[in-house]
Amino acid sequence: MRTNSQLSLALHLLLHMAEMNEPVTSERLASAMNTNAVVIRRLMGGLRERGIVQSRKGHHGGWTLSRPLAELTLRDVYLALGAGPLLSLTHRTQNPDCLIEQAVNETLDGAFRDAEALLLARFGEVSLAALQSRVHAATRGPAHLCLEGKTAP
Amino acid sequence: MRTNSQLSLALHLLLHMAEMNEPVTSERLASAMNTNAVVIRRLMGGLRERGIVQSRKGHHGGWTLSRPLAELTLRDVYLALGAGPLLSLTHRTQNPDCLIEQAVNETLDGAFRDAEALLLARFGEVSLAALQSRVHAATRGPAHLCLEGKTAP
DNA sequence: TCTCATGTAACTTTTATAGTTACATGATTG
DNA sequence: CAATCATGTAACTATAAAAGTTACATGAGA
Repeated sequence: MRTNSQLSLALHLLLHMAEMNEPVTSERLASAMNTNAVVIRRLMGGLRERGIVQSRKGHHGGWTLSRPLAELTLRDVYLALGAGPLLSLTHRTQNPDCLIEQAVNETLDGAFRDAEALLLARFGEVSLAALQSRVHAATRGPAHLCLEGKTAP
Repeated sequence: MRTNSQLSLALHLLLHMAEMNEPVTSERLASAMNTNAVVIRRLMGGLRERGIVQSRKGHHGGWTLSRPLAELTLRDVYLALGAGPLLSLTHRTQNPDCLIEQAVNETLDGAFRDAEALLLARFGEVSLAALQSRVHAATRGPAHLCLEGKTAP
């Protein structure tokens, strides 16, 4: 299931990839993020299924964005990562016949659904390009990259 | 940290306690909820600190509500259980110097805060008495209790 | 055909939560 | 006052989910 840190990680990766003009390997991304290449592949695999990124094998292979950042919102990424901690209410189902438990769970479900709907609406309004330009404005140029200092391709 | 199932459990317990006219022991509550007495005590301890319930030791001791359900909202219970899965964004802090990571985290924090604010507002409008009467309406009388069939005091 | 990189299964490590045991403390009752 | 009951809490174990690791099959280029 998606965790919030996965969402943060995915956005971080996508924004870094946008600064590159060639495919980036899982290995490089992993070392930049202080994690493992398989973790990157698992995460990116989900994004690929939703048409957000592409992968290529072999020499000069790696990951590339399949759309410009301007056509990608936080909502797209959030949804691509699957049902999250909001929707996953994980409420008790110990006594499913108990009317009290039913009423409690229905009420909580409704409120959490509303909150998630608001979250999605907010996310839908933020394109990754907006995030990127925010970073560029702060640096007056290309962002500081975690990839810097890592082994070049 | 609070999980959503803890919130569900706490509400479940409070509504059941409201049907009783005497203190209920952790032992009885635990057996009704198919869990352990210490788990109940840990949960209720937090609620006591926020003035929601009271405890009494010794003979005929146990837990009682310290206010009527009409003066208790879901918001009160939610807050009493401490910072939750929404606020606890648990975002990456692997590369705290990276401008991209900073921008991503700030943006996510803002959106999650908004969602939690909505959730709290919704919760603030629902008193436990409203939940209780909803249950009573369904049964045309006192609710089916998980406590039923458990050892009487 | 050799090398590089993804794709994936299977396993281990880590971490958070729930559950358990044990015992000290305080309140009530006889 | 003493026996009993119930909370309060520390310390430990068990369980489950997530992250990380290893190993190897597959496919693409050079």
